[in-house]
Order: sequence, then structure tokens, then C-alpha cells
Amino acid sequence: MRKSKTEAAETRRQIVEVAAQEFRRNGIHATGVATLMSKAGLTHGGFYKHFDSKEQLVAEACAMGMNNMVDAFKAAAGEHDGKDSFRAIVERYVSAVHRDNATGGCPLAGMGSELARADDRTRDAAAQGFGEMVDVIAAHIGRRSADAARSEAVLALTAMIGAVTMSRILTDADASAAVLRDVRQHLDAL
Amino acid sequence: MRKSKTEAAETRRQIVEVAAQEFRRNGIHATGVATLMSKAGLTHGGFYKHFDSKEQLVAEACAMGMNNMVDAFKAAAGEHDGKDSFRAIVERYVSAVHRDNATGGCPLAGMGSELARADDRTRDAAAQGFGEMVDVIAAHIGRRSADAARSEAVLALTAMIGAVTMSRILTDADASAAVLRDVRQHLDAL
DNA sequence: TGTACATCAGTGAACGCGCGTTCACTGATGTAC
DNA sequence: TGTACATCAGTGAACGCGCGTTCACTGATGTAC
Repeated sequence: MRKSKTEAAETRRQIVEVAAQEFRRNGIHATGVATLMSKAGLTHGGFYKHFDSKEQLVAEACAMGMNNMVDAFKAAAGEHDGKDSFRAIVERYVSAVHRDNATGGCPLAGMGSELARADDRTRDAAAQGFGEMVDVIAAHIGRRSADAARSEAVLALTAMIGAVTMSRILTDADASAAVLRDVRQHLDAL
Repeated sequence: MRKSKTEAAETRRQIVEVAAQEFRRNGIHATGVATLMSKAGLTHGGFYKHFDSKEQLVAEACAMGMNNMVDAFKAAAGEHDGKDSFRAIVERYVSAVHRDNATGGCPLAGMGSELARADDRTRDAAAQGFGEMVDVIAAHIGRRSADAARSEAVLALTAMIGAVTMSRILTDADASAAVLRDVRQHLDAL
């Protein structure tokens, strides 16, 4: 039954990818190791051939999710010039598509309150991703000083995270859409 | 062992209060019914004399936590005039004290991503509280039209929620404090 | 290059544990007369 | 007001279940000669 090194590495990568999706969709606590392994096409027993613990997987899945978000920010920004690139980031993040697709969305919005209670490695991964997201926004926000750009980027990103989180909580479709619209409009006007 | 009606009502209230605290501190999934009852000075068996399910308790605890936040907003605003009352709300919410005290803090920041997956009654309670918080902010933000005030209040509150959530995730004390400071400054300048 | 053996990715049963929930029981409270 | 009985708040043992983790095992891969 032994698999080749490359196959094993691919399996491991696959587990992290499935985990990154499921944690964002169902939450960390609500997603079990056995479910994860099953979704990756494996049995749960082999999990510990790849990871020391569920916590380690959480940290790696968080890191992967954050990297994907940073890449998405850069991609959105890269398609436009100047101010429009900031607006492109906001428009893509603060959207109904993102709200309805937690699986591929931002870990900070999908499992923010659980990340606050996660172990240091996981929080470090989230923190680094957050920093990079702020940097990308700051680079495209167009302000005189770098400090002003960064602090305005922090305001923008916290509002974006809060907006998507709230839009997922609100049961009323109009209220949910209104929160996204309000935040989008104000950030676009920055 | 039967208790009087007033004693039973007080017991029930006590369970909801303990739950509201523990859910915000540890998260909903990570807090068990038995732990909750024990912290309320009872054994777990009696839980279902007061509630149909854990989910019902979650809804009531969320409602209580949100009501407390709305009251806190009104109290903070009531101590000042005009613009200063909005600043008082921001200063109290976007603070290290709030960050370090999830137990008595805002449910939207303490368990936001779990609320997004909660049942309708819980999300309705969260939604109503959110709406009231927005109303209080809008009433103290000083804008020509009510619509402008409300939409700016939505931006402010989502940024406040995102800021406190992020400040709890960031492992680096300086970075955590910086997020709070940046958001506070920008909202104060609104 | 071919053979012998060690390694180890993946399996599936099992571990102790805590979860949400149920239940028979106790005895003080509340009610009907 | 006093008595008899029904109610029900709270107890503690027990339920099935899924959790994270461990382990003996299998057999293909990787390595040493």
C-alpha cells in the first residue's frame, strides 16, 4: 500500500486543501479529522502519517487560505490601474459572491472568531496574511505617506472583514445586501 | 428538591447569563452544556427543564449579549454631546479593554463566524442587535440625511467588529494595538 | 542490473473522552377541596 | 386554615455518537549490496 514520495506529497497537499475549504465553510471545531480525510478520498487512520495533530493542519490550512487571498488581492489589483485597483479589491471582497462562497473565501471572515482562539502557529499564519493583505491595499490606495496609506488600508480591511461576516449572519436578504453595498460605497469613496 | 417559580426563573436567567459569557469567551461549539450548568452551580440533567435544546440557549444567550451591547452603546453615548457621543462609543468598543474581555464583550466580535452558521433564531437575535447598534451610532453621527447617517454607521460598525476580531487574532502586541489605533483614528475623523 | 531487506503511506479497528440528550427518581412547592 | 395530592426543579446515571489519537498490519517503494 505504500505510495511514492511524490504521491505522498500530493496526498498531503490535497488534505491541506480540503481542510482549508472545510474549515472556512463549517468552522474549525465543527470539522472532524475523519470527515476531512474522507473528503480527500482517504481513511482517517493515515492522517498522522502526515501531521502531528489537527492543530498543525489548522495552521497549514490557515496559511494556505491566507496565501490564496493575498494572491486574489494581487490578481484583482493587477487588472486595473491606480485607484481602480483598490476598488477592484473591495468590489471582489465585499460581494454577494464572496458571502455565498465561504469555502473559497477569506479565512478571516470565514473563521475569524475561531482563529482568535487558535494556537500561536495558526494565529501567526493569519497575522502574516493579514499584514500582506494590508500591504497590497496600501500599495494601491494612493496616499502621500506610506503610514497614511497603511493605516487607511487597515480601516478598509477591517471593514471588509466585518462586512462579509455580518452579511453572512443577517437572515434578511435585503439587510445582508445593504451591509455589503454600504461598505462598498464608503470604501470606494476613500 | 422542587424550587419555587421565582427561584426557577432566577436559575434560568442565571444559565442564560453564564452561557452568554462562556459562548463569547470559548465559542459556541467549544462550550458544553454540562460545563455551563456546572458554572451556574447546577448539574447538567436539569438543563432540559429550562430549554428545549442547546440551540435555544444559544439564541437566548445571543439576544442577551446583544441587548447588553446596545445598552452599553446608549450609555456611552449618553455621557457626551453631539459628535463626542459617537467617539465615546468607538473609543469604548475599539479598545484593548474590549479586546481582552471577550466574556463581557460584543457577541459579533466574540463569535461572529460561528453566528454565521447558527440557526435562524440565533441569527435573528444577532441581526436585531446589529440593527439597533447601527441605529444608535447613526443617531449620534450627525449627518444631513438619515440614510447617509445609517450607511456611515454600517461602515463604522463593520470596521469596529473587524478591528476587535483582528486585534484578538494578532499574536504581536504592537500589531494588535496598531489595528485598534488605526481604526479608532479613522472613525473618530468621520 | 538484480536481489534482499528496510521503510513507510495508507487501512481499519480500537482507545478513552466529552458531547447533547433522556430518564427514573426525590422532595419541596403549588393547588384543589 | 388544614390536608391530600399533583406538579415539577433539580439530581445523577445512562444513552448513542463522533471526536482526536493510537496501533498492528499490509504491501508497494526505496535502498544497500
